[in-house]
Amino acid sequence: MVAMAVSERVVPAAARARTRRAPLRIERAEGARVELGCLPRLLGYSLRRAHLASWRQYVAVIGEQTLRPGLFSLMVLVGSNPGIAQIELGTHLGIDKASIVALLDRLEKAGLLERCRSVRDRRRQGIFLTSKGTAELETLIVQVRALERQLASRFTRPEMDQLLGFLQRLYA
Amino acid sequence: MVAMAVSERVVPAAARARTRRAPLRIERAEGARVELGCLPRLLGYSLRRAHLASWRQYVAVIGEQTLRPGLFSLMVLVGSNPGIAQIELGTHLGIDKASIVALLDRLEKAGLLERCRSVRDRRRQGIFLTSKGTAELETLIVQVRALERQLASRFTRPEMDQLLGFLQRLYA
DNA sequence: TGCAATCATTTGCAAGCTCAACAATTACGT
DNA sequence: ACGTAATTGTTGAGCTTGCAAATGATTGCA
Repeated sequence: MVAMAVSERVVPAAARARTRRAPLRIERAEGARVELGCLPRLLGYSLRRAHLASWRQYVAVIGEQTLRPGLFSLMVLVGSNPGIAQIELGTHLGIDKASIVALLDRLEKAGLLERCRSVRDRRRQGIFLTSKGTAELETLIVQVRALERQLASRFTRPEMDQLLGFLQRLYA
Repeated sequence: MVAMAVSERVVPAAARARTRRAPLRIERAEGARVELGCLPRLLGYSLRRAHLASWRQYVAVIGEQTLRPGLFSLMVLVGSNPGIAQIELGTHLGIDKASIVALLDRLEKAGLLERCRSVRDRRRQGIFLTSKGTAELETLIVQVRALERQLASRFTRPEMDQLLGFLQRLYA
């Protein structure tokens, strides 16, 4: 293999300086096909890429300045559970309570929701959508549904159900 | 529904101040079950949570100070394609070329790989693993395989293949 | 030769996430 | 009832990952 390599050998300065020989560097062919190795069979890799793809499609379709995916799911959760505690949001979104604080700050500053100190347990703060938040969420849900239909178009209905079930097995 | 609400009503100061009535705030029951709404049927939400779960398991098992998932897949790609160009890395990892630069800087500083200016096209820099990088990658691959077996244990073999195929449809 | 495209880099920025420390409040064991 | 532990929310520092725009060097092409 080494003998067959007619390409130029490119040895970096650092390697030349060292006494022990460095691995041989043989220049890659111009249009050589990229070998993915074990990557496609790694769940982590596929999950990462699929997640990134759906994230980017969301940003491309829904827009830059509106609510990002994370904020959107938070709003949905608050909408379905008025008065929910911040810690519950954290557990069901799978993120730390410290992260929740920053997200809520932004949404509250935008006038989309409000925090109300609980009377029964004064540590708690229930989260409620404002009327503005409710309206915004409704229009957003319409857009997201359209986006989801677009993603779902690559699957039959039973395939989609199966995929969602598989993913749920991973995070539940 | 409003009439039935015997719980304390908690109205924030901001809402009281305004003339037009704000949405009624009724305190949530203590141990009320959280309603996920449409979230579990949203691919974006499930992908995000599954990805996060696999990420955290990686960090928990493989460790904090070794290569993160992103750097790992980059190393695999370099290992399978010695001399690969940075832009090829970007396209096959699904990230920007500007991000690649920073990742490579860290790996090069750690002595795991090297950049070699191409002779044929002096714009290009081929990426090669060092011997240290090759060794590190090999031990890492063993760990990752064990981790993947752990994740895969929740699926039958055909299910796993199906899941990987579904994900590929999303990002390919 | 001159102009456009490509590859790598730099800089600046923002989103998310984590961790550790902290205050206020509540729960619990004895 | 009292003291200790646990819970809820907050703050701040820090890290990783990602993008966009501008730049320089090089190559390809007309």
